[in-house]
Amino acid sequence: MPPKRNATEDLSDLRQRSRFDYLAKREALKLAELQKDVEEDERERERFGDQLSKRELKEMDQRKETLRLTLERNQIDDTNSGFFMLDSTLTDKSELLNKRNKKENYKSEVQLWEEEQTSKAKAAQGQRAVRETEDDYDFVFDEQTAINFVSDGNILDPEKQRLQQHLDEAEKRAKDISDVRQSLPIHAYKKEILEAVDQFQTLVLTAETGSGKSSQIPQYMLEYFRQRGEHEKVVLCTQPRRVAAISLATRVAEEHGTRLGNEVGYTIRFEDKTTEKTRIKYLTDGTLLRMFLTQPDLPDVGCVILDEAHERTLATDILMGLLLDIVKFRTDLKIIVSSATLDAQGFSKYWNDCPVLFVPGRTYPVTTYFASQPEANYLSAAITTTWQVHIGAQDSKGDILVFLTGQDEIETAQQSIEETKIKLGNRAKELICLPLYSALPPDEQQKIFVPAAPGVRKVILATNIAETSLTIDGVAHVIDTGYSKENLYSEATGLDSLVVNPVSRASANQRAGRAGRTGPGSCYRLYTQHAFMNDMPATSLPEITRVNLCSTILLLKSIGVNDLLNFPFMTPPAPEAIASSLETLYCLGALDSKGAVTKVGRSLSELPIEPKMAKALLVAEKFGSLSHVLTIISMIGESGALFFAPKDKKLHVDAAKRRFYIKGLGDYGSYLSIYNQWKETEYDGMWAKENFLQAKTLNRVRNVREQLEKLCERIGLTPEDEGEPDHVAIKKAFTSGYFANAARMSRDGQSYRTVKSGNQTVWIHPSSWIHEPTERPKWLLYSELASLPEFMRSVLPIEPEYLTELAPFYFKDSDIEKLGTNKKMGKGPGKVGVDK
DNA sequence: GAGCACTGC
Repeated sequence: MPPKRNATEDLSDLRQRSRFDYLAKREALKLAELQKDVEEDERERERFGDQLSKRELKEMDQRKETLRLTLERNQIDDTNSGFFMLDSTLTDKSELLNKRNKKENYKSEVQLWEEEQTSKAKAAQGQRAVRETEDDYDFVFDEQTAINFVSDGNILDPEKQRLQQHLDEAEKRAKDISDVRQSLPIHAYKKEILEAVDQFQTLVLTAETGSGKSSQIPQYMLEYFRQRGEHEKVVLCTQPRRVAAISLATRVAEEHGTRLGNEVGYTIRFEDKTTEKTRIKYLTDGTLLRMFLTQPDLPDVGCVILDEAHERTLATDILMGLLLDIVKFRTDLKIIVSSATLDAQGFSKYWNDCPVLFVPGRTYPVTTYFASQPEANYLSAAITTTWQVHIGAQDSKGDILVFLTGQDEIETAQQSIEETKIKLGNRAKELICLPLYSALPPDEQQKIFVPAAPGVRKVILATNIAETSLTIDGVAHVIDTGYSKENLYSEATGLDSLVVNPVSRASANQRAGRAGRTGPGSCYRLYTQHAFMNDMPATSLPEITRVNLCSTILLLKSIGVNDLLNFPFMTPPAPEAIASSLETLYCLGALDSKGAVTKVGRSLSELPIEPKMAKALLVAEKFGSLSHVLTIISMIGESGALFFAPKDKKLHVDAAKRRFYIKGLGDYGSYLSIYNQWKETEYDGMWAKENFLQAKTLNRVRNVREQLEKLCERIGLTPEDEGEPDHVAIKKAFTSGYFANAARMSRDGQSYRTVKSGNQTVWIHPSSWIHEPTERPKWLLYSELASLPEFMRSVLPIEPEYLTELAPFYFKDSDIEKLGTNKKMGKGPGKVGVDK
């Protein structure tokens, strides 16, 4: 027996091993996974035997047979070489070698990759292993497996043990489910809730976190309908986020003892796990909104639960307005609005003073501390507090979660903490500092879930992603700076700006609550109690007041809501915002002069993208460039997270970016070239990594593109055979959608002036491919304008004639001429006119 | 020549 070593040693050892070991290990893990699958198959067969289809049974048998053969072959290999290695491993190995030998910095890349696998290994512990099929080199194993492997090279036995343990846990869980369900705080209120539901059509339910409302209420409602003999009624439960819909559906299906997709299912953008048998359906709010296009009266639906309504997402707000109308004639339809306590009265008032039910939650107490005086610099205050908590609470366990506003701040804070750590040396206990924001690649994000070694404390520096989207267990201390970045859209200028703003009291409480998930905790607020009560709003502005409403208005009009001014918005958007959206839709040809939806508008509303993008697609087909424009549009949407650029890799990233430059189409051309090259490598994750592109983003682009292509076909657009992109056709297609986003170079050759939109001075964003002075075109279109300063992102050079040709409602020849000749550049800020 | 929080169809 080799001497027992600790995890850190083993992992560093692991890092240094050759890739051959990894390949062997990967084989072993494939095998282990197969074994696990087969065991799961068997359990599934036992539990759901009668519900399984023939195809599923056949697949299960196939897996079982593959496992048997593999085990047999392993035995032979094992006796010959003392090490199991399959034929496929050898092929993989030579492939990998060929691939790697082409690369210059061959060694460092392998190391990089190995390090990443190690971190993944750590991350996979306690998490269900997810496997990316696109990435051939991607595999997941847990720390336990890794350690055992390094210690004695024997993977099968510990793996078997782990499987057995897994199995035992599952069995125990099944036994516990009914106990757990009954121990949830909400169970005590079941009778009251059902009585209220019976008596009233709508109900506001305020339940604190940990009460079990999202998983239990739909089940109670199903029981309610069953007792009344209404077996066909469906219960819908909306969620603002996809992950929530998936995990809730999975859990409830398990509680219910059915397979996911049978009685309990979920629907999200790219996935529909429901059948005609489904009675409890979790879906994202946006999905339900889109459903109104095809079935506006919600047939078969017995109850709609609007979960997390206090978040006031755009989709939930619109849904409330639509449902408020439906309940008038569908008197059998029950509505349950679930919200945080703070907003309950507002919701009740909106729903005609309906009753409010309160259910307490089950979280641990969190002690909150306020700053005694205002902090001038919240960033340095956050760092100081982190150290105070770490050193002051030496003996107490629990990680620290710090809320900051953005990537930049997080990187600065991380650097400072690392430096102080070195200075302090042994005088403080060990601390690991982990960043967390959404642009961080997924495997980096996973690191935050790895429990720290005994005696080591984790400090997680996070944006507000940790407020609702990601839950980290083991956090006992929250440090709240009281700020976050918010997107503000101004109708007047058409500018989006991302500004640092104080968070609302509701968010602050949500942040504090993150300290009390696994035990009592504390929250250190870096602002005074006075500021909390007086300077911070109770809740943040609902999304509907902050965004461009074009697609929402087109959707409403397509559903048949014509009178927008009398639509029962819980918070009405500014009339100017509605007016300017109507104007844009009219210019796009989506609405006629009476404000009715045109044939074009109907097509545009079918596509889940901004109307101006959809218009570009429509026109692109006429010019025979649909498939290229499809690619570009899918890329624009995700362009923000294409490259992953940590500060120290900046030069490499820039070099990689330059390789994708195509003359003539600006950034759009590079998007095409990136996507097409990735496609040529058969969507290879390794290729993406070599070019500093994020595989996650590219996969999303591919998903979006595929969905859009299908929808295009549904509305009668056929993509052409892909050939070389026709530059003129592409430019014209985009001009007909993005005409309002045109800009012309100023005399200085540096800045630009927007043609309409208030005629402001704008610049090409430095991250653009045509930012270099020599590459700058005279005229261009931008797809996004950010302030301050006003940078145009994603730009496309065009010819000025296209504007008058393709948007005659919007531009007169004189507009263009004026800009071309007059030094003073038009009329200055003013009304964006529509020519009559 | 500078930097983007977070969702969703």
